[in-house]
Amino acid sequence: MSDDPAPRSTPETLIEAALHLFGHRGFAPTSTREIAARAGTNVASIAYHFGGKAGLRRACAEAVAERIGSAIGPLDGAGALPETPEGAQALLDAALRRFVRFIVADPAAADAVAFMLRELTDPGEAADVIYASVLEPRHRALCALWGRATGQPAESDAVKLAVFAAIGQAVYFRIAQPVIARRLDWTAVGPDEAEAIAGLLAANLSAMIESQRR
Amino acid sequence: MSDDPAPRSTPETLIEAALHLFGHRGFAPTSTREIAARAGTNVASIAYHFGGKAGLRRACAEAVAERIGSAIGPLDGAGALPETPEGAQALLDAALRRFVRFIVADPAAADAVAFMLRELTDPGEAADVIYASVLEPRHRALCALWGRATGQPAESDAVKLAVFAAIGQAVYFRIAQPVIARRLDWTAVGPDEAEAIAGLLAANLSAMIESQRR
DNA sequence: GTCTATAAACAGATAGAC
DNA sequence: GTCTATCTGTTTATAGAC
Repeated sequence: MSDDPAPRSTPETLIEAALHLFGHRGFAPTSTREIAARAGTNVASIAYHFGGKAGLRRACAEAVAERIGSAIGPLDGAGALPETPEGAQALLDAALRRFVRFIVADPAAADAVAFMLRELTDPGEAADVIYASVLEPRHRALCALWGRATGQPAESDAVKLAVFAAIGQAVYFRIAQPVIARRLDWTAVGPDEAEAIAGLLAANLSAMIESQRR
Repeated sequence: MSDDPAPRSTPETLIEAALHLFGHRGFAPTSTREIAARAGTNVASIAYHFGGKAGLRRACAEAVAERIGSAIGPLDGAGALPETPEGAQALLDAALRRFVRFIVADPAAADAVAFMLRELTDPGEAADVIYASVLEPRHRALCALWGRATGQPAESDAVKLAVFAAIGQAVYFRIAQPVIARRLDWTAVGPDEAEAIAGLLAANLSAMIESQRR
């Protein structure tokens, strides 16, 4: 039963190593030799399993899409939209808090988050995969909740932008983490710091929703 | 009088070209040959004027710090802090609207903004220059205004985070512009779109401030 | 100061043994 | 499926003519 603690296959190990290096340093400046070394294998295995460096990037994007999707949780209110504005607002609040904890401080997801943000910055094939399979459906679900919470049409530009603004706050705390930590004299961003951020953004969320209810 | 429309020096032309390419594609994947070609000069001039590719990056960071600083405008309320919360809030509102227009749609500043955001993502020497000379002083001034507007201590963690959250919304609309444009069916983000974003973020700002006034 | 030509190191991809 | 050794192209930096 306790046979294999971590006997992962070479492709999996390569994706893990590439995710870390691509996310941490970027795609172009990371060499296939570094990736192979980190994965404990040889350079040629990249071409063998993924067809080349670009193929490995694609595989990383797919792995990230899957991982992020399951980490954020199922699509909120996809099936059953709450009937009351208060119910919708409560779901939005929970989703935001979960998202903040995940994106700013989850160590297990750090590599995946870094990779995703880097890919979304300069759009390419990998960004398309992540957008279509994760971002777009989640954003649509959040718009439905937001529309219900504020009484606006779910697919209006105003609602779409408002949801992006709410998400953007959280994403920014990840992207600008070095700057923010420096300004706040934080040595690291752990659970306590994540909770402070989540509390603030949740308060902002309810303030934004309430101001749009008139 | 109308002697020289644009007879800029070779170093200036090189910085201009590098700013565009570094900002648009990133530092590592941009070759010195591309930069020289875009600047209409030769590869060796980069080593001659800046000591190498890394030196050119430093020079870009300094140029960006100067440009962004003057584009955002003078430090708001650095000298005279408004006496009333309403006065401080009005200054914050104006600063945010100016910042949004600048960061999401100003074509003249597009290269500088792209370069800055890219450098801030992975902190290095260039990021330090930009942080110390532009970001930190502006953020401090905004915290003073925020503290006055909400009645909280200006240098408290809560105020610092709140200001970052407000800025973060705007920055996100720039970083995630491809994603957002795709979701909203925008072909480009021009003045009209910038105004829609600025209006939303300004509304969010006042909602956030008011919710913190209790 | 500006250029061409070249050097030295590096990249990704591949051939072929095992 | 995994490895070493090598091929081919490209990178930055530099030497030296003008």
